[in-house]
Amino acid sequence: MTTATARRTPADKHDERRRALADSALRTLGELGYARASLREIANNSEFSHGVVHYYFHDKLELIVYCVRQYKATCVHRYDGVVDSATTADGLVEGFADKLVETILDEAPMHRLWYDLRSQSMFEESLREAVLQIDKTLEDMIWRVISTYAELAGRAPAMAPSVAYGLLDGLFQQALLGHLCGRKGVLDELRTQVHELMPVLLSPA
Amino acid sequence: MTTATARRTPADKHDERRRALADSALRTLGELGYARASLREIANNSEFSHGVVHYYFHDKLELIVYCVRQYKATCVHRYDGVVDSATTADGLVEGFADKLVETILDEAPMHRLWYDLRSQSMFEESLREAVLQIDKTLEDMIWRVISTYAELAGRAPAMAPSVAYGLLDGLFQQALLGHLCGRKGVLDELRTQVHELMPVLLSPA
DNA sequence: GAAAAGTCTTGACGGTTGTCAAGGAACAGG
DNA sequence: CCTGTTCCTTGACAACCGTCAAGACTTTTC
Repeated sequence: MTTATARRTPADKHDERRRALADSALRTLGELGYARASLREIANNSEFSHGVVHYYFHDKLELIVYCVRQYKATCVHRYDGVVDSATTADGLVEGFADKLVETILDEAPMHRLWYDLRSQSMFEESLREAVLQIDKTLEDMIWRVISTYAELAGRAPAMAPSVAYGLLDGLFQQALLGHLCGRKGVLDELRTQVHELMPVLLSPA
Repeated sequence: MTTATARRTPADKHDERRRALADSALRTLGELGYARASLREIANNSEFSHGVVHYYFHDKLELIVYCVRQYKATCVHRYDGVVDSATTADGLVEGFADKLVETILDEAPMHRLWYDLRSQSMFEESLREAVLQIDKTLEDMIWRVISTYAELAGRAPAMAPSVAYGLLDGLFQQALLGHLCGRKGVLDELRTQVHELMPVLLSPA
């Protein structure tokens, strides 16, 4: 009773609840951003009351970091399907670009939350460890695309993983902001930009 | 007396005071970020009291936007000297990369404030107009570098201004975050990254 | 079915925030 | 010197914040 030996609900329920709470929190965090999303507002948009947060999380910051970690864990394999099913270099670029556009359309609030948090980590040191860690997994995700793209094209990548990630992230961020500002055609632009950029990331050989 | 006809202090003093207040505000904004910089804290780190803000600015938001606009106005010509004095393509790249590194070293707080504000504009619609406008001037600034670089190299730019800006901004942001996290060598990496990237921005001709 | 453990709600606390009104200080013109 | 204008400080306001303790409700255990 004190420890855990039951079927599957000794402390798993605890984790399950944390996940559910984090899922609710992610919705309002994506809507309001890190600074303006209060624990009360987060709780209001969920099935819980505002006090329950401190039962499952020690801190507001622990909740936030848990939330973003959880989101990143689900989205870090977004392009795996594209990578695995691609048979030609051009086909991979096509699928990759389409997926980039699709995720801006479908999950813009989550992406702006990520950029919000990363910016905030430039001020708040306690966020940096989680941010750097997540950034690394995103870089790896991108590199999986780039390296198999290079393989399919029979060429070698011309840049380090972090550089490739930095370049694509810049374009992605620009497109996200444009999309949120209601600029028409910004997603199509992103698509063509990616098509132009990808060949440049490989050695000319 | 009602209108302005005196030497230079009818309403100029007003603007002068606004500028001074904004300068003070920029310091604490760069230190704490948009969300955590309260008007009281801003006033504490200045020669004024906290109530004076509403004498010169209608809103906290008006102050912030005024501040960032003022900063952007001074820094948008950062690379003009490099551009004007460059005689070779390689020399221009050298000076440009050095200047990028230098500004991260010297003005990291201002840069993170800018990225903070741009992220915030993804949530707060009232910030978007100013952010998009500043973004455009930065794009123009970068394009002045790229186009004279292309001229000196006797080649044509291979990408639209917004794309070139997006790519470089991605690298810059990455380097800024790394620098703030205390990562050694991240600025040297940025320098070499820029040296690698610049030729790619031009058509192979 | 009683007791114990776990789960969640409610309400309150100290503190901070943006905003603004009231009034003093500095300065102008007469 | 008086008076009106401009400039700035002080203090207060209502609202909101994160946090936590007290207790009610639910579930599990014996």
